[in-house]
Amino acid sequence: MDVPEHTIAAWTALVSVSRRLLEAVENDLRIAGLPELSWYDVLLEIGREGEAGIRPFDLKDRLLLPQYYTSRLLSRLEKAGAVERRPCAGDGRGHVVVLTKIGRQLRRDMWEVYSAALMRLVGIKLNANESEKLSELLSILCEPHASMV
Amino acid sequence: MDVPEHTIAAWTALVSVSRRLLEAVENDLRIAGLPELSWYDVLLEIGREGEAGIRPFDLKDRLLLPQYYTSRLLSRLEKAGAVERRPCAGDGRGHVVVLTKIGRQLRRDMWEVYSAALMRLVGIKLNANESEKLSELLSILCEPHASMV
DNA sequence: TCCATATAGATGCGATTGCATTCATATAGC
DNA sequence: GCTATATGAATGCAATCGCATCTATATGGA
Repeated sequence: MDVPEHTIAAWTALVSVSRRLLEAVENDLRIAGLPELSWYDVLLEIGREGEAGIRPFDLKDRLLLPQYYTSRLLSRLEKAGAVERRPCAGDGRGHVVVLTKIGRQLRRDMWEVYSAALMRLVGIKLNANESEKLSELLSILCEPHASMV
Repeated sequence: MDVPEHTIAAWTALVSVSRRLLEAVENDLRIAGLPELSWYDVLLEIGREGEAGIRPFDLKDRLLLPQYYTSRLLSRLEKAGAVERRPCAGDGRGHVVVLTKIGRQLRRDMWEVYSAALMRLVGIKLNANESEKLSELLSILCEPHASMV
């Protein structure tokens, strides 16, 4: 298959830049003695539901994570005291996950480092127009392509 | 730290789109019974040096991979018969890695699947202008930021 | 009611990752 | 030549990933 130069260039840039930035963020978190980035999204998503909590299968659907990954990440969060698994009224198979005080604090601590990294790596480099243009171009890549009916 | 909306949007799009596309490519490779994407870059880079081969530390520098990762990936490639490690004339500490016939074939097989995925996921979605604009915006994120002298 | 199937979630196991360390050879300074 | 340090590369070990499977409860149909 013949792939045009500009496509390869865009793909390469996309993969390498996202990797580099992610590594930089993870590095900042590690230096600050904080857990890896994936914890943040989960803490945030769980926190959104407040006292009601969230079902693990909902969490995995929202964050597009594999089921086994979600299950084990929750175990680690639980072990760290950041979340609580409570039996689920109405469905004996599953449970509900709620953020603890420790979890809320951890989310705040992570955001301090995370947001600073975001500003340094993206915020001060792209102005509003550029950021929006980037978002727009990237969103095109998510659209399902026209089928060949 | 206060991060503007457009920065968060661009960052989120960058991370989620690159992840989604990478997963799609990896999935195609797996379905075709081929190894993971990281093998391709290494096979390509080694192949570039032809019979002369390449030193592992050069390989890691070019692909920005951790040393331990490179070492073990090469072991796996060797086990698969795709590369050969040869003693290095002039430096007894290291060696030189050369692509085998099997390795060259594997690279071709992977490219067939990889390139098709690239076209489907990127090639037919962004025209030349859009691809170039995307590359340009992403490249800004690589530039070292102005220091505050 | 009873069975077949579907869904929520956990887990065994082998492979991979990441950190730190180790081993071996090179190189510099004396 | 000899020691101290630097560099190339491998590896021990604990943690994590990915796949497939397993357990338990729910749900639909005969």
